[in-house]
Amino acid sequence: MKLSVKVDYACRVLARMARLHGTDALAHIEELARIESVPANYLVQILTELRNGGLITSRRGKQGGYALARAPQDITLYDIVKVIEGDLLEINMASEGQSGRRVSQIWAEVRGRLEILCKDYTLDKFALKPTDEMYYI
Amino acid sequence: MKLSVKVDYACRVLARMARLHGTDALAHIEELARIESVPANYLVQILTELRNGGLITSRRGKQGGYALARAPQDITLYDIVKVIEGDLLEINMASEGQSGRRVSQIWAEVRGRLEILCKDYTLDKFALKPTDEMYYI
DNA sequence: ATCGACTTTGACCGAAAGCTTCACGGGCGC
DNA sequence: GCGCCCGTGAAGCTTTCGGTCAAAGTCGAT
Repeated sequence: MKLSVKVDYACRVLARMARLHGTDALAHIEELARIESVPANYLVQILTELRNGGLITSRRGKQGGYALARAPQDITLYDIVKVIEGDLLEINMASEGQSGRRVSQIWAEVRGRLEILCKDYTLDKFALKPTDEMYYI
Repeated sequence: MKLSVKVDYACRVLARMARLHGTDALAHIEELARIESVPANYLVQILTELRNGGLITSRRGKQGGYALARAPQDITLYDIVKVIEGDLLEINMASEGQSGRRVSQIWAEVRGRLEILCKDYTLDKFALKPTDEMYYI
């Protein structure tokens, strides 16, 4: 159960774009790739998925670029993972074996609680500088 | 971020063994494989890992078999994942790019909360029949 | 002692997923 | 029309995962 690099990239890039929110500046692929250390060619695909997922908007041509589709405080970690990975904690359906159903049920409950947890983390929190003042609630 | 089949198998098998806890019966590989629909040859590896992780004990020879190393209520979902996967929610260290550190920090916090959450699910809960009386807390 | 059942270990392999790169098509502003 | 930047799809490489196989080690029963 490891966090994919793709999600990591997406979070970093969105964090960068969150800082640009409010201004009318657009983010450019090359710039994002350089600042956040993401392979540009890979980033294109990620941005496309984020756009199809409704998290960002794009504009083509000269003076084109990317921007958040809505305010940073309206975009959660849950949204990001949902768009990129499709599912937080994908569970093996089928539920085979004598204990299959019960195990699936428990994991589904864990997923539910994890989703609620992830919805607490909005994108504006990503724009802040790292602190060690963060504790578990 | 999908739950591996391996963890699923481990949970199912441990659930089965939890039901045997208290009796002096031992679980056998072929029996476990059949009842929980896990490939026997694969199950061998999983049981070995669980034993090395201290969750179960084994006894060789005729009338050998496997049993839980401690009471079901002392084995949590967290323990299982830790032994099998090594880490709940493995995070990409390195923290590259301008937002890398901050993103890593947030995910680390999510992991911490997820760990706490998983420690609530003990193995004795796995032995119960599936119910729909379970709600999120 | 020896036989047989079971565990233990390690090597191996095919398939799938993940990460990355390349090449080319398409819209927008000047 | 030209340059710039986004858009799309496909192909390659690497790693992980799920599963198999073979051979050796261990112990209990007889």
